[in-house]
Amino acid sequence: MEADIFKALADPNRRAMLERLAAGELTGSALGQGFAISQPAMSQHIAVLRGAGLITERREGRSVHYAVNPDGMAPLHDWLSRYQAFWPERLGRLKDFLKEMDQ
Amino acid sequence: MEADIFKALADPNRRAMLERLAAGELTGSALGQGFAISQPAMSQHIAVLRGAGLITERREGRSVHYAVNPDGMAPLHDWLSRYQAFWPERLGRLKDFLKEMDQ
DNA sequence: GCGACTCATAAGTATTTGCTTATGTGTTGG
DNA sequence: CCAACACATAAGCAAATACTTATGAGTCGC
Repeated sequence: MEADIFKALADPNRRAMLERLAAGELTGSALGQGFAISQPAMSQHIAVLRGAGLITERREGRSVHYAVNPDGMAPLHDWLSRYQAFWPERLGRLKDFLKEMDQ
Repeated sequence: MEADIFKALADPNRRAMLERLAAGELTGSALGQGFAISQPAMSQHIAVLRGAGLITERREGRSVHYAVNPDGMAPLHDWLSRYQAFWPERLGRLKDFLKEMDQ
């Protein structure tokens, strides 16, 4: 699962797609606007993002609305937090802050 | 650069290498222990991690000591922060906390 | 100096990945 | 109905990737 996320994010087109979705949900064809790849290629990228749990889909008639999955990046964040100890002081303090909030 | 980081982290062996380095710096041969791949393969993975700025190297005699680069993950963290708005409330508040600290 | 050691590089190969065109499945409007 | 639309799936292909063995380049102990 974690591996799926890293693999999904390794592709620049998929990251760009996520960024567009970050501005709000879009249908497949709307999302495809501005990308110089075919519709099937978009569909395949969407399948990868969905498989990684990064986006959700909502069927509406003959179109599908895609949106960023709020919890999708959580595993990535958790993974990244293991390296906070190496970050500069400023970011290191975040960890303590999180712990406080958990209590 | 950001792309290099995602690509570097897409490989499970490289992530495992980083995790081992997170416990402390290691020489190339020490890092290779426990991996079922050849020495050149390790060396190539190291080159990728170094190219992405995720690790640093320190020559000492005929061995090289590798360590996690403290600032290496910062671009990943910055990228991830763009999606904080989608995270659960608890994490969303982190953004505000960061802004406070910047003042 | 020489052989052993540590790591990097070269070259070749099998697998994976991202793309294409072609086609399938379901939906909508006339 | 049926033609246009929205998206998914199939199949094939070129490029990228991760690995291998062989070898190179520098360092150490004797």
